[in-house]
Amino acid sequence: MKTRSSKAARLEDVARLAKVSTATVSRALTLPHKVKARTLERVQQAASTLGYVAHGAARALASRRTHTIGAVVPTLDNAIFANTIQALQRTLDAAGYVLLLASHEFDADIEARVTRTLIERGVDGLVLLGTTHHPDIYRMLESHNLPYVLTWAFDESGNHPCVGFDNRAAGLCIANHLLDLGHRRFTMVSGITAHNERAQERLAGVREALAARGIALSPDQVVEKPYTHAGGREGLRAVLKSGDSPTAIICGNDVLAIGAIAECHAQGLKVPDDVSITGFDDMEMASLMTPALTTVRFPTAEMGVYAANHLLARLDDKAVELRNKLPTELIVRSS
Amino acid sequence: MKTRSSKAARLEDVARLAKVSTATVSRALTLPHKVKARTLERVQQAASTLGYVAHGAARALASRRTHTIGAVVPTLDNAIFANTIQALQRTLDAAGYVLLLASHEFDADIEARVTRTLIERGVDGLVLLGTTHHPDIYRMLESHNLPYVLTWAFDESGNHPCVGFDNRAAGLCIANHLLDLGHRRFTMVSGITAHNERAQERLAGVREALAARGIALSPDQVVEKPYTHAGGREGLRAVLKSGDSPTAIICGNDVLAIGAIAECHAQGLKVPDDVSITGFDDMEMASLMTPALTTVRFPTAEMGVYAANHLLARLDDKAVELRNKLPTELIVRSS
DNA sequence: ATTCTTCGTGCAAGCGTTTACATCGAATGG
DNA sequence: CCATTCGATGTAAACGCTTGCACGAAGAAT
Repeated sequence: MKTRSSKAARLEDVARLAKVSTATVSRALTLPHKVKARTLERVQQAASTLGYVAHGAARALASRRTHTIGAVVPTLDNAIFANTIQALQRTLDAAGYVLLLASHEFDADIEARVTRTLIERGVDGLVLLGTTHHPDIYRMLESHNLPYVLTWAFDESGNHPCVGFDNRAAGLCIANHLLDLGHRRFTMVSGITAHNERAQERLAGVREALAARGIALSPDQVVEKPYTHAGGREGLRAVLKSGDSPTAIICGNDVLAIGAIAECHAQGLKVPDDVSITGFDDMEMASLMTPALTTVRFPTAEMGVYAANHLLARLDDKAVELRNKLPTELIVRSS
Repeated sequence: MKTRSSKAARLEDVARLAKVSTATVSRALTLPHKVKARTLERVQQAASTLGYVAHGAARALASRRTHTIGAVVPTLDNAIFANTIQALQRTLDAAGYVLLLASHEFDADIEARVTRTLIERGVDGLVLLGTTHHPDIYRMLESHNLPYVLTWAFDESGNHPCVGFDNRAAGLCIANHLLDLGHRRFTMVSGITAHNERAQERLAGVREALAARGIALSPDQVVEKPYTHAGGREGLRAVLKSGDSPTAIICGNDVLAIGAIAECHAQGLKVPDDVSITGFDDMEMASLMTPALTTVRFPTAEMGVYAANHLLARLDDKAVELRNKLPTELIVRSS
């Protein structure tokens, strides 16, 4: 029941108590098979009675490894990226790595800033979302020789390791589905397309599908809103105000779609009787809604797993394929 | 356009280029007012041309500060704690601190483990959720002399700094509301109460309110499920199977309630005509549902702000109040 | 027995910063 | 004009750990 002198135990304290050198303690704690069983036991005993917790900074400084992977995502506000992050984190955790998370609220400068702080913190690798990024980011990645991987989009240029899917194809797919259902009057409530190739591609895919049937989207048939529930509601109000009454509203993701449906209810519009609404993503909530949401499922969790494994492999100096394009799937429900 | 020799620039490199000592560079970068304007400029110029990024571990080792706050939450799976985390993170960010996040999926051992890794990583302070924690956790906090604060629950014992609200009062409140509406047959779909005083207290509050009107909850009128949508659905099925048909189902949080409502729809039950359903939390989705969810609003964001400010103040050696109990509010909607 | 490995351990040199202390020139006051 | 103070900078000692290298003991091979 000794009243310890307030300071936390260091490696040296453990070494003294276990009657070995600090080197041995260090090895015992990180490479247990490198020390004799008897010594190992003594060290563990000592560490535990002292309540020893390693000093990560010192360890990182000496070993040049932090066992940390950073991820920079647009937002943590809603569930959009939750699956990917969750999968990423689980996979890394299983390999003894920790995930360091940062968000930038769709602001390119903030993204550069937080990416820098992640690098400062010494992440061993980085997961980025999308393909368009501040040049400083690519510059820092290069000068630090940092392994990284892009997700949620497929980099056609082939310059970057990535795991993603075809956003344009997803747009095509949902638009064709609606066309096949007989819809002819469309509006798209897109996410903000600036600096966001995912949003751009989905819109482009939709346009392409419609164009193939001779339908064009005029500027006021595309409204851009932030990826929030509120955005979806505003989007729907904007559509109503514009006068032309589409039979189908293609939303840029499920969050927008959920907001739009809520606003429909508020306005007394029946979905899908008065208007059909679709999303992208197939987040869990999509199937729980009434009406259940028709959407395109993205391989969110798979991307997280793949991104993690990709980085882990590279940190282990194993060969890995540079790019991976995963499939999407149309989920037809009742909206 | 020099092809740098792969290694990242260090303080020394910047110093050489700016023709000053490393000490001056260090000061220029962290305490700009301590150096002459001309020198400062030279240093910044040099740092920028070299693309210098500070080595956080070295910095942390030397300064014994990481400017990092850790938070350990039960889960990141859904939006339950999202508001609190978001608020926490914003407030810390504004003060130049970074949030390090970890989750334990409601497992006490994992919680101890991840808490340890946060401490290893040198967090300057820690945010914990709830009052019941592994003894090792409190032990480590103490031996490292680490500032911390508990959230989402109010520690009546007065032993720990905390910011929370009265979960029992919330339970009382919603139950009384339903009683006033004339309900007499209840079932509670609670979260898992083991090691979770928040869930326990809510249940206790409900029991207390019912008891005051002479109603008791038999064991099969309380079903415990994980805080997931699936849990809510299962909970509702369990209720139906049990035979007694309550007129009101009190769910342990909004996630359970949303799942339960979805299952009602699937089973052809009308909410609230056939059965009333309530939640706790008032997450955003609650107001977007059809029917909109009756629930108790928790001060989620406020807790995050308070927790952050509490820790920041202590790290600044300022005096702070130890505990803070925030109000909850009954939100009556249509479910 | 002698030599060659192998294994377990200790020694000590970093890892890239921060920061107390020393230094030195210039500004201030008497 | 000298003494004093002050502000800007440099010097060098930590910070707590990892790891290459050296060393002795013990087992394997000859």
